[in-house]
Amino acid sequence: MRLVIARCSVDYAGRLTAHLPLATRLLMVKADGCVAIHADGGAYKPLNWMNAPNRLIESDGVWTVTSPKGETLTITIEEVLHDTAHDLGVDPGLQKDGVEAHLQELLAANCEAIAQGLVLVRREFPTDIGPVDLLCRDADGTAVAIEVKRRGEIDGVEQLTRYLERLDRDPTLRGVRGIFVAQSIKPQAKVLAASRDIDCVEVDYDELRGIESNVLRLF
Amino acid sequence: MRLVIARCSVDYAGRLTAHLPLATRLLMVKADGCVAIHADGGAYKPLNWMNAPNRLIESDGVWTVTSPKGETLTITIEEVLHDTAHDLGVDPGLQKDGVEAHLQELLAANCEAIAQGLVLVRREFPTDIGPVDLLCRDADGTAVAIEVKRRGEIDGVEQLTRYLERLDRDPTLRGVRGIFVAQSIKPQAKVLAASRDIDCVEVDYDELRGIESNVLRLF
DNA sequence: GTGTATATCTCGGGG
DNA sequence: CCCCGAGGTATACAC
Repeated sequence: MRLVIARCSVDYAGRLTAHLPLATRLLMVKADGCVAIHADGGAYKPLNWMNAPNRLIESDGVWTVTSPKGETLTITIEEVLHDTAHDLGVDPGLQKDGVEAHLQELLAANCEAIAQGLVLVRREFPTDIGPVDLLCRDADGTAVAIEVKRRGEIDGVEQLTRYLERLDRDPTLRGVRGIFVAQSIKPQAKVLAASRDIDCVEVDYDELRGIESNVLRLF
Repeated sequence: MRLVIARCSVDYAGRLTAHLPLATRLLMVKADGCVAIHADGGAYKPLNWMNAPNRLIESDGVWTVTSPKGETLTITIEEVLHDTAHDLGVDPGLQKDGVEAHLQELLAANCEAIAQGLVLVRREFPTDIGPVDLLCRDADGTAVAIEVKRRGEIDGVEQLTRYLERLDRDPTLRGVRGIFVAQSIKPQAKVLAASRDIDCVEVDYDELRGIESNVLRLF
């Protein structure tokens, strides 16, 4: 990884055009060739960047970075204040816990937490436009399609609507109803869900983990 | 901006929990206090990070970063290979051109470029599930809702469909039709739009700017 | 490769 | 402050 602190101006032309006036910034070049230009603030997103793969040509105070898609990043350097390089090696990578997949696992194992009498038929039940998160049957034997999200927004309601439309064409599932499950659901998503007769259920991740560990403790 | 290259392991607990095994990485601390941990690849996104505002406590090879929301980032440092700091000053910021907002402005000023006889009623016309980009009337006085995108994909058609459903409930807008406008529209989006009686129009950004500058030149 | 869904999305605007 | 929409979204995964 090469780290350069320099007074520079930057121009990007590609999916849009953008310009950065002259100022002092960090230029970060990673081992895979990607380039990022950081200011001294503003979270982790750089002001400008170019992903790998690309070609970096450095000549006479001007860096020209070109991507195969025809994007160009031009860095005009007035003054270099710092320039070092370090070999970091390959990173073992990030281990995550608490993303949507885990929420789905917990709910699959504890359907009752969504609605009483619910019994799991299958996780990732396939349709011709993609898999439904959970397919269940309620106490009456009616099919129930469930879309799980960490945060319930309008897109998730659209997604579930598309699945319901497909599932309802299957004679064995006819009359299928939908439940939108998330840790929290936005007002707009609730309005849209209501207008489509989709129920909304908000669940607590930590509480679900509690149920899970209680179940395990019984054995 | 402080740049540290170090062998470290990292733990994050907050919106999810995550762990990074021991390896050599870049630790970047910006003037606003935000912290990012970068590997030597993988585009511009850091492996782990903590936004400002936060509190960073450094003691005995362990950095503890705490946010007001109760998130914690713990960096355990085995060995420091590099540690420098630079004052970058405030960045003048990025100037962008060619985003959706500009396209919408140009189209608002030149509705005729979308369809002959179209007259603008309002930009960002509000509905209870969000604002429609452009509301117009055609030559017959029929209401026309227009969704503008840089790239026309299936999501945009869904969005316009939702608005049309809402607008049609308003007696003064009943019979409203939809037009999906973008610089380019994906085949799938065109198919979906057609099945919902939504017209598709592809426009050229540079050409629109040309019209705009011609209009200005008349004065 | 395109298409689809997720993200500690980030970022900016409006109420 | 939250809600909402856009993004050069990036990233992973299925087809």
